[in-house]
Amino acid sequence: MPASEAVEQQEQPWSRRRLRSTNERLLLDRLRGLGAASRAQLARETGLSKPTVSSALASLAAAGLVHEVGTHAPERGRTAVLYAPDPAAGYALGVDIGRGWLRVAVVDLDGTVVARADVRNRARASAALTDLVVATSRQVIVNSGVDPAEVVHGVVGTPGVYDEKQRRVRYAMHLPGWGRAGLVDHVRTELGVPLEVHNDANLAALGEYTYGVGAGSRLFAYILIGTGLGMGIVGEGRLFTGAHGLAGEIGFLPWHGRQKPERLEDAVSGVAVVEAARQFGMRGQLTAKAVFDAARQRHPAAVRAVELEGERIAHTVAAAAAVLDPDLVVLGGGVGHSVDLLLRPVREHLRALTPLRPRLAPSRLGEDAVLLGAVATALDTARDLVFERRTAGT
Amino acid sequence: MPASEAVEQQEQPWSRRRLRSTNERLLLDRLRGLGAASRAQLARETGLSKPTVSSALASLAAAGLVHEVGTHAPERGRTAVLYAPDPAAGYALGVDIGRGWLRVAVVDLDGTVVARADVRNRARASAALTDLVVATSRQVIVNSGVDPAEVVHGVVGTPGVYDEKQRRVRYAMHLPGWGRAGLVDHVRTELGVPLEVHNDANLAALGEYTYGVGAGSRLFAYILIGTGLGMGIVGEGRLFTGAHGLAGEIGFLPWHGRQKPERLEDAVSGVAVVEAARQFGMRGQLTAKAVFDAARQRHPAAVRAVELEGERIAHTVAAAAAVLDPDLVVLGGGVGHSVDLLLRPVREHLRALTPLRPRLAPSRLGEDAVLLGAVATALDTARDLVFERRTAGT
DNA sequence: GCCTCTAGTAAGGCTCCTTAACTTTATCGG
DNA sequence: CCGATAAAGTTAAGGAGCCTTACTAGAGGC
Repeated sequence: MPASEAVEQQEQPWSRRRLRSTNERLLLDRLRGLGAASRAQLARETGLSKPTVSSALASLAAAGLVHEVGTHAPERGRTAVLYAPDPAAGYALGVDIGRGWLRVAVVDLDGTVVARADVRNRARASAALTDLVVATSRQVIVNSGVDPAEVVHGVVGTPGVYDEKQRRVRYAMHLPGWGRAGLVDHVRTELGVPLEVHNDANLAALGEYTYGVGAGSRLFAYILIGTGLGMGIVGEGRLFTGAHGLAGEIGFLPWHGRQKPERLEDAVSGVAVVEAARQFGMRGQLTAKAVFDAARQRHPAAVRAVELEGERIAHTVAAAAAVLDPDLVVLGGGVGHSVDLLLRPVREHLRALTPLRPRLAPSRLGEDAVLLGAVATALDTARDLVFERRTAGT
Repeated sequence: MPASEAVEQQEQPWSRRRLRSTNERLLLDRLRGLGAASRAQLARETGLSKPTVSSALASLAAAGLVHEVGTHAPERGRTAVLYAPDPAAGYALGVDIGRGWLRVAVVDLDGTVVARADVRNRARASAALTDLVVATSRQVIVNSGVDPAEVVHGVVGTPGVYDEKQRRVRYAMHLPGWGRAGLVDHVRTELGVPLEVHNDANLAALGEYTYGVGAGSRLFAYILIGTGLGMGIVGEGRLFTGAHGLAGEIGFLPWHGRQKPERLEDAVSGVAVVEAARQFGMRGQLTAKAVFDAARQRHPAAVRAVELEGERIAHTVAAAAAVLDPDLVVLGGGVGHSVDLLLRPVREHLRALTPLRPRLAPSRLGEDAVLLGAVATALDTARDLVFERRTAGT
């Protein structure tokens, strides 16, 4: 999925202007990594000369992208003036449209959340849902106290896959009406913010990579177990989306169930846990959460249902491990706080299934993974945008 | 797996020297894509000015990387002098160490094969194998008439995975002795050529991408069915190797066989076809090739064995499709000329297994896929090396 | 023969980087 | 308190590489 058009790289020749720009970018990125640094320090680390660093940093400061942020007294010698990126040079919007909850956050360029809202999603029609998304986002932007024009980019997470050509979300079975064409365009124009749409599992994976347990992994898979089943794959910090953006749609993995071959998604999702528990003899109004709670109390049928769920997930992990060779697999999603119950059975079944055993970990971000992933993705683009427009004038 | 150390990018600052270098590289790459072009044409296409193109091209010519190659008379106006990369500026070596055959080729920078040898691999011990590889490679280089010092890089394809730290090939069960430490180092020093070692399925995938049916694919998987079972994954022209170089080791996919869960590799490899045929009632000295030949003659047991093999491969493809979302899956390997027999059953079973059905195609390169992949990979590095040493002086 | 169109060269200027020397400001040791 | 030392940062000079403009060279068309 291409980013906003504004960032699109036109294949410029390598003129001097581009050289300058590249060096400024180098300094800005280094500064983000370091938090704050003096000009002399930057010169040492980048290999650029001190005068060059001074002048480039002056340009960046004039454009409002960096600012003085304090001083540092070295062992001896003159005190250094420290520079840091200005977090207020732009803002990004993250939205997580889930079946149960709608979550919205505005972050500054440092990635600090300046405003956030979590509201129940009771919308059962497309109009209601888009209205809710627009209203909540507007409200969050207002609450943040940020000039709406400074929110330069947004990312929306949703089940399914966004089809650029048909301008609609596909395969989002659990959000009634959300598959209609033009809905995203409607939200975009209403908010006046450039929007990208990404799969929720993919964003959760990016969130877990940026802020969570996936940090530093060379290649990891995030398995989102909830109303649906999805997997996000992150390699070297970038999302792996496949040829049509369907990579990680492990709901389609072949799975030989007890009776007949069926879709894996039907066997692993939350509904399946309930169904299994009922088959094993549980009675009453059941939800996935109820089954996990019962298992925690050692209710025999619930324990068996959880065990079965673990076996199914192990199958998924084994397939992903053989094909992808990740160094880490993260379990997360609506099963959320129940992941601890699943880890042991998954590990056990995995031992029987395959000699490849990637590290297995529960999500650190829990329910926030998708939102934080959306925010991290939006931030990436927002930083580019803010840097690009630096010359163009406001 | 990192390339040769010489190519390693030290994070240089963006000085003017680097700018010059980048522009020369830009021109050289463009020239490779075009085959031959005039300076005016290059100026138009790259956006660089005519004087810049002229001077950069003069440097490249002085370094022996490009040369005049003819003239072109436009509709009207002065005839243009055409420049093209000099294929003789360096050479690359490709080696395919298979269980049955050892193949070696030397190519020039255009990718044209200047010498090649295919010899039976009867070695059954590590010393014999390394000797064979060294002797054959030397012979091919001699036959090519190329100064050995001009062979700047080589790539070796083998089953298994090369472990940089332990300096040995792992998981190469079908090559006796080949797993010993230091063997590759021995070959490297004997030949005096920098060598990389890659998995054969991975190289076959790259070969099929560069010269075969995978050309232009955004993401495709090459399934190598032979003595073993492997898969190579190529996305956007680059190999996808996973966190430890084990991506595509689909031999480890969980597979519920008729009796018990077993390793998929045992169920899909050539041996398995023979075994299945025997179970279905075939008698005598059987090889995989014999079974396929019999199936072509409509021998019932052989047909059923092929059918079963098709089902197993379909399972593999379905798993890869759900996890990776490729737009193309290529079947190739030792089953080689029998792929046509497998396509139909694979397609049929796939229909039952998953709604995701990537395009399925037989290998175009056949037995040459690994060698050509090795050559293509070596070429990539060789071009870099030749370009890098341009300034350093011979 | 002149015009036009394309390829290529020459000269001058601009941008931006580097080196080197210098200034400023701090600590340290007497 | 004062010079030595060290680090941060500035100023000045020089140079590398690119672009623009203006030119020459060669090949048809009218």
